[in-house]
Amino acid sequence: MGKQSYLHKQKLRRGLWSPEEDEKLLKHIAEYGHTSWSSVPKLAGLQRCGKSCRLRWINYLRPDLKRGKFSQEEEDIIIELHAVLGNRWSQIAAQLPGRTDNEIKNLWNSCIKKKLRQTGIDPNTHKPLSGIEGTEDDKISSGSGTLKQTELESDLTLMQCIEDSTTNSIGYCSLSKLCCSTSTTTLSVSSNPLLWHNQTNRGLGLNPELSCSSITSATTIVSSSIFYNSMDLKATSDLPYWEGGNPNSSSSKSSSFLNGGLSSWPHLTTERGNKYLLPGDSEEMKWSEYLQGNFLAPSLPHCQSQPLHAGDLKVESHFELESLNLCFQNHQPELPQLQF
DNA sequence: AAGTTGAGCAACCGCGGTGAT
DNA sequence: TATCACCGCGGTTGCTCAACT
Repeated sequence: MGKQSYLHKQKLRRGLWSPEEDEKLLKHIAEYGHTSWSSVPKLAGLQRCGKSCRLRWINYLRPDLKRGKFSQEEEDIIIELHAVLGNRWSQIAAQLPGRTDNEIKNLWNSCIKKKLRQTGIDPNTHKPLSGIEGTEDDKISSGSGTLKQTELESDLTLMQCIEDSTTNSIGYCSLSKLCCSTSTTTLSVSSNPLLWHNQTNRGLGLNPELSCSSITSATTIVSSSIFYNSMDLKATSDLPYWEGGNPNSSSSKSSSFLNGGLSSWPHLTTERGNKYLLPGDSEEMKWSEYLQGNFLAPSLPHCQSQPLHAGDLKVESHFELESLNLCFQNHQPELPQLQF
């Protein structure tokens, strides 16, 4: 039912398109457009099915197509988006002007998958292939930049960070099972707002420059201003409370980024990060809408301008973070370290 | 030079969704 | 409500060509 009858295709041409066919199709669309693909072949004088015409137009003839190799930046975007969207090639393509879903899919299957595997990342889950547990290496302290986390009852297992040593400095890290059931957890933050250590290429990155690219699942997830700009961390109705220091003040506890802003904090509730809810909203928005820029961030001026700075972070309420993949850019060397 | 292999790419296939009747 | 036609998407196939043996 509802499917195109392929019985008729015996009469139709298949396979590669000839330049003459391309020309006919181009000419027809330039003149009449393509309001109905099913009628295009007949009107254009082509022995093709409408579907084939549509595909040829979308993947090859469209004037806005960007030909040529993908740049490193485009590849990075694809990886980030794939972590969030999975194999939704058309949604990924929507973020890359001039690129088609087919092109991106081919690139993914032929190149990117391989590259990720070579760097120890499972291209399906965007998690480390080996499922490495955190080691003492993860706990290296620099002295000047240390986070102490108390009352974290469950383990923070950090998994792997792979830093691309190229100029693009793209890196990934994943963490899982960050749980805290206590009412208050304090994180002491060093004077350096960047809480990243990358010795042995492992560590947890909490960095204003980071862009968190995916959350594969979460029951309740911590939010913090450091991730606010990327809007990628998910807060649920069971919001934890984070208090960050004011970068413009020596007081470590002034001006909590959530002060007064909690009500307008977006509630991001569903698994796999595909949808989110704004507080008080009943309608869900899709990630694609967010990514296409249809989402307007709530007004949180003091949040947006507050990366994590020296002082304490207080975490109240239970939170649990299961499996978070981070992708960062603009890596900066000599970052202080995080200790658990 | 001939055969083999693998990467890259273009196109096809089939399914699900949607709107019209 | 059921059926049909069509569209769009994602998975898959198959072709071409360059590199390698």
